[in-house]
Amino acid sequence: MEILIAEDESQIAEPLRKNFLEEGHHAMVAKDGEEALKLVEKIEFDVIVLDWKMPKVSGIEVCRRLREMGNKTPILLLTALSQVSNKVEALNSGADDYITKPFSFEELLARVKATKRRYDIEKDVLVYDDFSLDLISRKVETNDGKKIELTDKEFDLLKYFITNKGTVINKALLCKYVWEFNFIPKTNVCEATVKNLRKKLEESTGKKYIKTLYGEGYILIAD
Amino acid sequence: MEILIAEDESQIAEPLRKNFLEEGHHAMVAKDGEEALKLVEKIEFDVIVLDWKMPKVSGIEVCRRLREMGNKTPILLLTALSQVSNKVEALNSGADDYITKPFSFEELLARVKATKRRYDIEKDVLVYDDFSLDLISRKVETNDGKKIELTDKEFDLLKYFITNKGTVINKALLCKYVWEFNFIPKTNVCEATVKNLRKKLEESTGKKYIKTLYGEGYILIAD
DNA sequence: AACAATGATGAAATGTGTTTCATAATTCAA
DNA sequence: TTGAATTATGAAACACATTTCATCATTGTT
Repeated sequence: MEILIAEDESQIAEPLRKNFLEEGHHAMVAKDGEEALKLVEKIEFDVIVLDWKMPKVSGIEVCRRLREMGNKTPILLLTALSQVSNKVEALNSGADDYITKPFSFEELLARVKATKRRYDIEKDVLVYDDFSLDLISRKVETNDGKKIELTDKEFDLLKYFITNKGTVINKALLCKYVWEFNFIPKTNVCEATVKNLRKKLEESTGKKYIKTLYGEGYILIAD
Repeated sequence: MEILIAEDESQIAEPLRKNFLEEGHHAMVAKDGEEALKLVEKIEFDVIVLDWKMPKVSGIEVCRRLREMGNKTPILLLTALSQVSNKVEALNSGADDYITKPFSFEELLARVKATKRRYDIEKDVLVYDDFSLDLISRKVETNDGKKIELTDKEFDLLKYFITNKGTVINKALLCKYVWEFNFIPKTNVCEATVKNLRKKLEESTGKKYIKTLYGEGYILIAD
C-alpha cells in the first residue's frame, strides 16, 4: 500500500514510516497540512493518516478540503485526546476512522487495513490494468480518461472477465453468468460478443487482453 | 431511525433509549446477545448498538454472526476499556465503529448518524416504498419479490426520481441527468418514457407514484 | 499431412429499445 | 367558457444491440 503520514513530530512520524516499510508498505511523511495537500495532488495514496494538530493546515481541515474536492481516499485521523467533541468533529469532517494517542503501531496498522478493506469492498468501480468500469453508470474508460463505448452485453462480459481475471472461463460459465442461459447455445453468440469486445479493447488500449485456450475457454490476462 | 440497543445493564440502556426517543428515533433494548440476534431476524434496524460484554452471546460474537449471515446493518460496538487489542478485534469483527465507555449521548448519537450516513451513501440498492432497484444488476423488484422489467431508460429515469424523491423535477433536469442532453428536445421523449414507466409501476404495485405538476415538472410521491 | 473439432469473422437478419409523430386530453388563465 | 399551453397516449418509425449464418482460420490429433 501507498500510505501518506501527515505528522509534524518526526519522532512519531519516522518510526511509523519505518514500521510500515517493514510490513511491506510504502509510507511518505508530510510535515504539515499544506505539504500533505500538495502530495495528494501528485500521488494517489491508498490510505491517508492525518495528525489533528499540525502547522499551517490542521488535519481535520485537510480532511474537509479533500472531501470537498471529491477525493475519497480513506482517511484516518490521529487525535491527541479522546474528547467527545473531537471525536464527533472527526466523524463529521469526512474521516473514515480516528485513533487516539498514544497508540501502538499494531493498532494503527489494523485500522489502516480495516479502513482500506471497507473501502475496497464498497467500491463500485472495477479497475483492471489500463482501464476501469464504473458499475453504476456502466461506463468504461482507459486510465488516461478516454471513453470506451461498450454495449450492454459487452459490458457484462468484460465485468465477468475482470471479476474472474486470471482464471480460465469456459463457455458454460459465460452462458450462465453473462447470458443467464443454463445451456450452451447451438449458435455462437459468445464467440461473436467476445470478438466485438476484443476489438474495442484493442482499439482503445492497444493490448490483447482476452486469450483463448483451445478447447478450454477464455482467460483475461494483461501482459 | 429504528435502533437496536443490546446492553445488559438497564441503567445504561434505558436512558439511551429515552434519549433516542426524544431525538425522534425509535430504539429497542435487548438484554443479551441471544435476544439481540432474535430481534434482528424479525425487525430491520437502521443501526445496531452492541455492548461488548453481555450474557450468553457477547457483542462481538453477535457482530461476527450477523456478518456471516450476510446482514449488513451498520454496527456500533461499546467497549469498556480502550485497550489496543479490543479496538483491533472490534474492527476485524465487521463492526463499523466503536466507542469506549464512558461516553455522552451526544457522542453516541453523532456516531450513529455518521455510521448510518456512510452506509446510505455506499449502498448500491435503492429502496423506495413498495419496490427496490439494484444499481449493479439493474434489476427492479417489488418488496414481495415480484420482478419489474424496465428498459434502460426507464431504469435511469426511476433511479433519478428516487434519488430526488419528494422534490419537483422539471424537464431540463430530466434531460440533463437521464438523457445527458443540455437542451430540451423538440420532441416528447421524456413524456413518452414517463408514460411507459408509470404504466409498469402501476401494473406491478397498483400505485400511482409519479405525479405531474402542470407547468412545473414531475414529482415522485408515495401516498 | 490430413482431418475433425473448435474458434474467429463479416455481414445479414432479427429483435428490442428508443424516439418521433399526430392526436387527444388536461390544465390554467383571461 | 374559451383558448393557448402543456401533458398524455398509441402506433409507427427508427436506431441500435443482439443473434444468426455461412465461411474461413486455427488447433490438436492420428
